[in-house]
Amino acid sequence: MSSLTNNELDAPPWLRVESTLMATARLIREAFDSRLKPLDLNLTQASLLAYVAELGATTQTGLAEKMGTGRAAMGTVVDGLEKRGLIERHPDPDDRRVWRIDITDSGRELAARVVGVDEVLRGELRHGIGREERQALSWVLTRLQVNLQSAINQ
Amino acid sequence: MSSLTNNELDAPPWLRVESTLMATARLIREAFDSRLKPLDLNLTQASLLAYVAELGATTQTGLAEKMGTGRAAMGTVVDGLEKRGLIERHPDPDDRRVWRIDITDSGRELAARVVGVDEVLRGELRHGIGREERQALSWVLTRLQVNLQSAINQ
DNA sequence: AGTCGATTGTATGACGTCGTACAGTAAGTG
DNA sequence: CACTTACTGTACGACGTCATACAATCGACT
Repeated sequence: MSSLTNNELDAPPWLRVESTLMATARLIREAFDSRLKPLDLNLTQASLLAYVAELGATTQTGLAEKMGTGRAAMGTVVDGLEKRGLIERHPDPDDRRVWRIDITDSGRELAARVVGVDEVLRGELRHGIGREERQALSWVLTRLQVNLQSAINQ
Repeated sequence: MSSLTNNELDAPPWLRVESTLMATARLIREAFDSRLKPLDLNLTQASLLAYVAELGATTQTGLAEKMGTGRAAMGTVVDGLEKRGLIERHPDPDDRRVWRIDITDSGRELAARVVGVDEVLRGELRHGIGREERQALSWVLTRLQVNLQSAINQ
């Protein structure tokens, strides 16, 4: 409680919780990037690799929607991982527009290490935060997303 | 576009809360940007303007630290707002390295409208989220930031 | 068959931010 | 005083993401 009021004191009245949230998001990206650096991956690439490892062959648009990014950006990320031989583009027999993104053996191996890094880091991030607090966080965030969506669509 | 919210359901086990948080941060930026568009400002510029309006003359480094961005990026934002006559750079009599960023009359006028937009939007964002839930969110975020920091410094 | 709207992936240009390096200045130390 | 260290703001290049426009393709409808 005291750290909250601390935050409340020196922050201006606008953008208070929201700016805290965005700062936290920045730190998340920074922390994951630093831990993934030994694997020569950033958070976006690692997420993509993990998604492909889990879901199997998928289209780029599907991946983009899952990860909340645009199709164009997704294309460049796929390019990079494909050049490194971690994933492959296979033509879809039923739809000649799309590529089916699939993981290679070396990609699968790297994905396993990504999962390891992820588990370790998320364990550290849980320090001092109880299970119900994490659930509450998740609930509020989801609710906030709903409100944000309706604020945007209008 | 409509559903980043069923993220929770079909998301793989990695990056779950974290990716929700980052998606929320993206939406926050998107929502504020869309509401600020009539003022021809984005969230970064509006925050800077509001900070300057509240805190008075400050150095760019101080602003950068408050807003969690780098000094170089801050310089370009200041450039833009200065060109539009919303803020001014005054030399500091005691330190010839620094600029004291101060707000102009038209800047103050625009800052007031920014505050209005902010209040309206944040009111909408509170729908269905109680006060203690917001406080809990803030607390968990702050705690998370601490963990993230120590994860990064190491 | 043919046509039209919708969708996929890509190319392109733009934007915002970052990291690094740098010159100018300040503050502390001998 | 000289010298060193620390700090401020800027210039520059790089990266990641976005929006738009586009060709290729699909699906539905006539």
